[in-house]
Amino acid sequence: MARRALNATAASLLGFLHDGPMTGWDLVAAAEGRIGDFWSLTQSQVYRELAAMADDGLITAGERGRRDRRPYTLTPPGRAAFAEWLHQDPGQELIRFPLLLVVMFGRHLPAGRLAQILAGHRELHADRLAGYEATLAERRGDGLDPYAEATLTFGVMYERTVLAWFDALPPQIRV
Amino acid sequence: MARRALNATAASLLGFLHDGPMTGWDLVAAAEGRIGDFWSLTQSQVYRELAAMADDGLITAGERGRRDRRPYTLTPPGRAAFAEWLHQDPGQELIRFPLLLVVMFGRHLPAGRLAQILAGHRELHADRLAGYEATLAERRGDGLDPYAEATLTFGVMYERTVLAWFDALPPQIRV
DNA sequence: CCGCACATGTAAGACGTTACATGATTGT
DNA sequence: ACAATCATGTAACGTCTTACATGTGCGG
Repeated sequence: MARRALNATAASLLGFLHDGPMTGWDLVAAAEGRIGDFWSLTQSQVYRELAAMADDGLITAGERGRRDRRPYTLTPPGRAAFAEWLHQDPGQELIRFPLLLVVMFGRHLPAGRLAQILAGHRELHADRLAGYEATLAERRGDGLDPYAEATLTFGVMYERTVLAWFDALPPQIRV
Repeated sequence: MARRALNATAASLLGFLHDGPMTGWDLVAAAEGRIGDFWSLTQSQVYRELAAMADDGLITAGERGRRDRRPYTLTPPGRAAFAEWLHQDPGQELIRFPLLLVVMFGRHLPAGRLAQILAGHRELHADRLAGYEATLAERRGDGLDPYAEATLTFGVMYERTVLAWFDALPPQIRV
């Protein structure tokens, strides 16, 4: 029951639980779909945080349903903890971009290899951009609230920038 | 001496050591200055990785100098391990952007508070952009190799995009 | 001679990843 | 009957953060 400060991952789960009781499985899917593009988490973490939060009284585990589904419900203390977390100034973003490390040390790579790596990643980002744009086109109109739309827009703008960066690389690096 | 696979942090240290022996302190400064914008690490990690790599024979610790400075030197196996790491396809970038979480759950915040948070972060990013641009202007010309310049350019483009995103947010969110 | 920056390191705990174990239900 | 997917959970390990402990040498 001793309350430790919420981490962002746990807080996000509480955020989703504002829409009603959900199981760990559902939360994993929700997180992946709705915040996965800028906040990674794993199934393992979700079950751990849920157990910890149930322990702290922020949520309560319901009866197991079919297939052992166990819904968690937000409690008033959970609501309060979420509100407190949300009010804090969010920290800076953390970016860990291995490709940029490789670029930085690119002079240690034989000619062509860096270009090859860059080409592969460019394609990957092009695919992600296409995915975001499709989602945006599809969901704008029906149930996409402006907050979710803002985060999606960030994804679109980010991926476009990454592509523009690839395309603006000097020939020395691109070849 | 048992060789485990290099992680990106350790590999980066080896990368820096290609330019000559350096101490942990120097490496922390080098990492912060040269890759810190897209690969975070702490002093604590650096000393740990150095100890582990010395153990594995990838680097050798030199004599302690004044103020206990202890230079580490790259060994041939270290060079090989670095080359091997660099050849792999780098993984995807990891972005953890707490501000976007707050935006996503923005409907749970009272009017004005989100705008306030956004304004603070916008300023922060404007400062970072100014810093990158100053560095680029200052160092372009003298000893800035195209690889380092490419990573800096990424920083500039990224920050500009973030600013553009702030400025394109719909009024419902910005107020 | 005193304060600050330099410099190395340890400890403890939080967080994250990967792999595995187990079983239920659905659809074919 | 069988495979695929749903669903929960544990174990082990790796990584990251924060704080602390300890001492050195430079500059005023």
